[in-house]
Amino acid sequence: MGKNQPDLLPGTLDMLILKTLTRAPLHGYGIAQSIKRLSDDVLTVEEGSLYPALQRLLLQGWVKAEWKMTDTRRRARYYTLTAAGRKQLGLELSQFEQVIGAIGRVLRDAEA
Amino acid sequence: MGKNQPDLLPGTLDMLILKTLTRAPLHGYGIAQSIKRLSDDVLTVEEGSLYPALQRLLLQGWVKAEWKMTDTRRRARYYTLTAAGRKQLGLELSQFEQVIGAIGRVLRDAEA
DNA sequence: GCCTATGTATAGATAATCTATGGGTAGAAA
DNA sequence: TTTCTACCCATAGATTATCTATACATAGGC
Repeated sequence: MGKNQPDLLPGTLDMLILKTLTRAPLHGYGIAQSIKRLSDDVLTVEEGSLYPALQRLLLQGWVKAEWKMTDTRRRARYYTLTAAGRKQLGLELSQFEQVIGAIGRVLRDAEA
Repeated sequence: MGKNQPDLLPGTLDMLILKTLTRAPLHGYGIAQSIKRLSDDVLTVEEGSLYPALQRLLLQGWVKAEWKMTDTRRRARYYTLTAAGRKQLGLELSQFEQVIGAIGRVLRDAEA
């Protein structure tokens, strides 16, 4: 069978993760749950997308990680947004809005 | 140097092409120009993205192609939207809006 | 003891895009 | 008549980002 529909829009995952971390530090699983819940189950972040993305963000210095215990008494890696990450988020947000606006103009057939 | 910024949002190209063809049949070059102009130069469709995309659309039966002469007296391949293509466009539009809405909710941090 | 939810992580496949390149014509300018 | 620019099509290969599938591990409820 297969779903034949992507779980999210390619190119938006890093932005979504960074945004999610502006509220509070979260572990990977929590980030995925948060995005899923806030999007009313429209966006699903698979593990195979999430953890590589978090590695990318760590490497870029946009988040930092720390092992802690969850309130359910399990080891988990908590990610925190860095200053550079906050700046990057701002950049990605403005680029995203610009592109979405441009797509909207094409879809609405705005004539010069 | 290099630009370090994508020319468009991955996953949206087919939709943009189909939408562009709802106005009138166009050749590849014309499609690219149209998208560029309507988006105020924000979206740029490279040939290496455009022609493979048109091949995909042909294979799916969403467009059909015909060689004609342009008003500048050159051979060009004109693409026309098929009924199936129109249906597909509707599908992609609604999915796109759903995903964009979901992303918007996450970015605005809508709490349940 | 088993099941479910919680948690991290990687390997490999897949898909879509970009870069780079090749070919070719019309018309204007030099 | 050569050269330049705009017009036109197309593909190979690299790159990037995502998904699928898998592996491992623990807490708590049944």
